[in-house]
Amino acid sequence: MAKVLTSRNESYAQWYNDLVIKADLAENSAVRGCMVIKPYGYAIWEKMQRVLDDMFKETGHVNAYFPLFIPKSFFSKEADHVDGFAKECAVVTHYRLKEGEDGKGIEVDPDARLEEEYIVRPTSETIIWNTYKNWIQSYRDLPILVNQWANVVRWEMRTRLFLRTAEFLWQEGHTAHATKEEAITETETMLKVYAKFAENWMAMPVVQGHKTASERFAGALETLTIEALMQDGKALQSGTSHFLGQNFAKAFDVTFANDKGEVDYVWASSWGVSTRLMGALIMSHSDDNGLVLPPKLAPIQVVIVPIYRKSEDLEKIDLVANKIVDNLKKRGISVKYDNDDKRKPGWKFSEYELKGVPLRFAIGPRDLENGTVEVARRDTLSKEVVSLEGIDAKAEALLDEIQNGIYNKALKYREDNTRSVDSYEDFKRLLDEKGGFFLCHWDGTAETEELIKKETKATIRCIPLDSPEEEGKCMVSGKPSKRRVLFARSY
RNA sequence: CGGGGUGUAGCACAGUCCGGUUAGUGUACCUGCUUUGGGAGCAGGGGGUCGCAGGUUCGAAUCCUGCCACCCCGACCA
Repeated sequence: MAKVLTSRNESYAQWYNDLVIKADLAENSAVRGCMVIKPYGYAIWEKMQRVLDDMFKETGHVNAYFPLFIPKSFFSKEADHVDGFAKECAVVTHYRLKEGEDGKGIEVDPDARLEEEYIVRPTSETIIWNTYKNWIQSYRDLPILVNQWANVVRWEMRTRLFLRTAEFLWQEGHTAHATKEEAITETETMLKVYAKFAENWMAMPVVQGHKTASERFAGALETLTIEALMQDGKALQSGTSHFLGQNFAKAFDVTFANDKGEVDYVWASSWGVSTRLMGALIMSHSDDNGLVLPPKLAPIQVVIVPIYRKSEDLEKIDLVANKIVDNLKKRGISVKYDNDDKRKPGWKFSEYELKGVPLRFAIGPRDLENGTVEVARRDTLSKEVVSLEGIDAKAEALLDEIQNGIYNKALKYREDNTRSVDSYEDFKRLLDEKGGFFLCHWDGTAETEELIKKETKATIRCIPLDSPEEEGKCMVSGKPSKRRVLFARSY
């Protein structure tokens, strides 16, 4: 087969970029740092959205929509928040254009300067809490469990398709609660939702945990995260859920009367996942032949390719294939019968492999004669000839098998590349040699964390929720530590 | 913002040092015939403000000046 992708060994970054473009997921646009998500890539994102949206609704949330623009003054109301985002904000300063002085082109009308500039939202806490102020008077108005599907803009210096773009799509949940405990429970609940989605749908194992103080969301008291390990040994933060305490309520003066008649500030959480999940999905399973998609998120789960010489042969194959299509659809399997005469079978095989279609059926003259179908699996690249009889049930079983198979493969990779290390020397050496996750003791100080980051580029991805208590010594300072934390280099 | 690099057909690139036929190759595209169980073969064809603006010259993709854009490495990145 003609090689269309740079191999992962040669350059993982180049492989990733090639794959995103060749599989028709996305491409760079005329706008610096902003991508065009192409129909095939968007179809995957839509599947993710649908599943997540259902999960949000099941946990009691409703959708709403808030403005793209945020008055500049809102931003400075929460000190940490403005510090965190100030350096990457796009700002709207004018509201009108006019014809250029020289009669050519068009320019910003200097007379149309806004009195107060608007920030294009990098996240919506401020505009939402300013709004919640008007919604909340009493504990009877709580909780508010709202989610928004939106685009946000963060003017990143260096961007990569899906992983870090100047504009990206996401959902952001913003909840308001009467008690601290309830807000914390919400934060934890949504982290579990993300973890479940990642593992059961994306087939991507994740480590759940707390961020350290220096890695927290700007304005949060606690940030929970799911961290996944990519094939090149780097970590990818795949979703976060924040306990915001009363910070935003205080900043926007959102108070309520509790059931005892006392006035208190409202407790908050916020949580989000973005199109970055597309990057996570790609890097978790794909290979040098292209994308490998988990069946549950694949826009096309089964593709059928006819092999024929004459149009009479194709007509016979059409009959068989259309019957398979009907039967698969009855089982809720999405199927495409590609009898496009303009492309040849070999081309189609490569194309669907590149696009990660989990199952491919090929039907040719031999199969017509024998009542068989050639079934090819994308995950293992194996092929077998099976009886046409019961092919739909077989497909359903195989899709399940692939879903589980790629999860287990990713889990095994993560287990093989997660190391408990006690000496800083070993840590540095193994980080360079192998990468991956490292479970190490840390003294809990920001200074040590910063030192390690400076010397190795590795950061504390999280303090895992399931990390057992264990007496140990910090691998750098030697000071006592009660549990291991998760280190990795990350995207 | 610092360091390095690149702009030539949809895409990938050669040609630039050392100025000179009609600007070339691969791929993609179009037509025809033969093909079709792993990205087919042959033949023919279309497609170019050589990043932009000036300058030098009989003559500029090539030399000079200015500008612009993009990429890589750093800095930045809840």
